[in-house]
Amino acid sequence: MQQAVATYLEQEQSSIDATQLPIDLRLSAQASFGDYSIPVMAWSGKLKRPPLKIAEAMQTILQANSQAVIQEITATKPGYLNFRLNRPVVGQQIIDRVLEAGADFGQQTLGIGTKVIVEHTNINSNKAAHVGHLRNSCIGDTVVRMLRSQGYQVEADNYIDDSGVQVADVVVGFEMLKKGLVNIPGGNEQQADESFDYYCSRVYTTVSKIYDEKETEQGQMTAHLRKEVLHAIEHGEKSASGTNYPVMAAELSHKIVQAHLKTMSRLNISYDILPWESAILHAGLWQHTFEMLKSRGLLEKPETGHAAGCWILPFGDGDTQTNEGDRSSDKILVRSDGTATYTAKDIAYQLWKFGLADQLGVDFHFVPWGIQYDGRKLWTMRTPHDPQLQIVTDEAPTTKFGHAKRVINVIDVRQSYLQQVVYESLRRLGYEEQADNSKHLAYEVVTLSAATAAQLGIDTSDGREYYAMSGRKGIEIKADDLINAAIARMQEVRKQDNKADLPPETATLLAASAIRYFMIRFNLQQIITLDMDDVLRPNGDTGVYLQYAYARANSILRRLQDAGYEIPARLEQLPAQLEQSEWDLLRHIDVYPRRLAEYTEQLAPSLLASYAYDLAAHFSDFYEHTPPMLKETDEQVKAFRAFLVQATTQTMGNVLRVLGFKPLERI
RNA sequence: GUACCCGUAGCUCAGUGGAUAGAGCGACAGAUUGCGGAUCUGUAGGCCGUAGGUUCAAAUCCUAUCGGGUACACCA
Repeated sequence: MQQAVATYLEQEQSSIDATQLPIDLRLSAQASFGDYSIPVMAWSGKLKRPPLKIAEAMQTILQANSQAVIQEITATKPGYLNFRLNRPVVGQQIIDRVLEAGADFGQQTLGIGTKVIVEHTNINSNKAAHVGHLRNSCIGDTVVRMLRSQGYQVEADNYIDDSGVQVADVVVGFEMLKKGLVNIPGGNEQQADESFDYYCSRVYTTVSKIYDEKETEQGQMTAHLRKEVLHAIEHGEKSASGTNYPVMAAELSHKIVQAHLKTMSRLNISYDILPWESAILHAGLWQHTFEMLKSRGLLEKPETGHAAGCWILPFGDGDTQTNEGDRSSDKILVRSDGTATYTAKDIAYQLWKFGLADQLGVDFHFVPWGIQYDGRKLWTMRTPHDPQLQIVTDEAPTTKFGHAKRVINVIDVRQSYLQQVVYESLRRLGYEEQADNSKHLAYEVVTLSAATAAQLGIDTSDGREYYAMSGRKGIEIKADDLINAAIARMQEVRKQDNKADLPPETATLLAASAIRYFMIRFNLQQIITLDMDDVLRPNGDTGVYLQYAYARANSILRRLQDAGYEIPARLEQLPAQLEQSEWDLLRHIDVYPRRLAEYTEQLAPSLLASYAYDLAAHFSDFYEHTPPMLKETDEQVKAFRAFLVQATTQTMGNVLRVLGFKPLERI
């Protein structure tokens, strides 16, 4: 093509440099134009010639040097150069390439040697996960898989915020229960059919409600207790009353984390390591970070004003008048009582991710937490003085975790400002490169549709289109409830068709596919309005549709085999004419590696979901518009289609695995 | 107040400056002598929030404006 451009410029005796003429090769907008097209309208101004004339001249030049893969070249208004490929020749190349690569079709080597940390899930360890957390973990896990497909060495971090206010609230709740100071709606004890995280959710919402009643005696007492608990947790001390709050908080967090991991495993989500906020505190990483920030003169401690007695990071232009009164974009890192805020600890954690904690002389020990459902070993952090280290036999080298080149934090968009504070802190500490390699992958929140909110008993009389969730207020759909509802829905569909129940494992995998797909199909800036009927739908643009298409393709191959048909060892030659649906499917298979690479680069799981849907739709189209292969009498056609279905199952299977589905060969 | 995000079919959403703006759901009408109907085909449905501008070309870029949301907490 570049040669042809040069020939053309010579022919026109133009002094223009060929590099100024963009060769924008793209798929044709319509099949009637061709397979690929290049618009040359942009060349018109530089060459001072009408675009159609340019296209026609290029057509003549290219035709003179045409290659076997190109069947036809045309020029059309207002100035497109169109190429129609020799479909049988190109189709054969595509199929050969896919089947030769097999499970590696789509895999790239670009990322080899680069370590990337993806932090996701990060649910406060004080309550059950809800559907908002699922958006986070589904995006995060898909990004992990996408990056791995490009060869990156990816570490999935599930950071546990076990020393913040939220955990303290539940500890407060248990303490008040023990003293008989509170009644929890639904029962003070954990119910027989209730998991621990659900129980804690009830305790948490009850305590939050009391805490909000600031004027009441109980409200003030709760606030006071919370402060005491928080302080005790941070410093690892028993309280004045003798209760060991740190141990209570740790036990609570561990049990909740187990529950979260179990929930996530139902969606095929696993992790490499659990970094604990408490470990960052107790190993002294925050203290060292704090000292470094102070010694570089980056912190201030105002004597007066709203932040009197706190250590703040100056950030912004001072106080501003807002609708809610005076606000300041300065960030408080250490509260007036000496405890660190979440952001403070997050700065320390971000340093650790890049291996910068080594320079501070802080080290962690890494020991196994357990083997996950998928066989992947999950590791956890321990501080150097942890007595349990003495009984550990399997310890990883300290360089196994952290020490990343790039860090991607999957966190909702409401925390953009705080993420900026973290990255800016790294920059001010002189870690420019690390700041540049820190990426906040921000996504919008999940809200509930009016219909779904009403089903939960929320007052929707104000007529709004959607309602925000709130874990504190208990306005939410819990993750496990959604998964259970999806499993039940898959079985209902079977019943409606008078078919036998699905094996439980199949129903679970279908439900997981439906939910994962729903959670990533929207672009990240879009608020998801979750509607129960919509998310559980088994047809149309859904994860179930993808699984169904994949199962059906596999079914065809099974039926061919059962009928005694042996697919030839080699695909000799394709039929002279391909059906449009066959060609569309082939072309879509062909672009998979490029699309996967592109979407990974953009960190855009929604685009990969869309690709997978289109692939399934093209297969369905092919399936519906070609006669059954079982009865095909033309051996050449039969062999080609058998190969085409094989290439489809291979590509579908590959993309479904990147999406975190377990592909179902039959449903 | 300042900053960021969203606004496209009745609903939920795609759309990377390029040819006639697409898909799913819903509505209506069809397809199973035939490999899995959780499928497919067709019909109806659009001043791409509004107004300017840049460009050969704008849903896409710029400016203004309207509507909705979020952040600027000693919560995270």
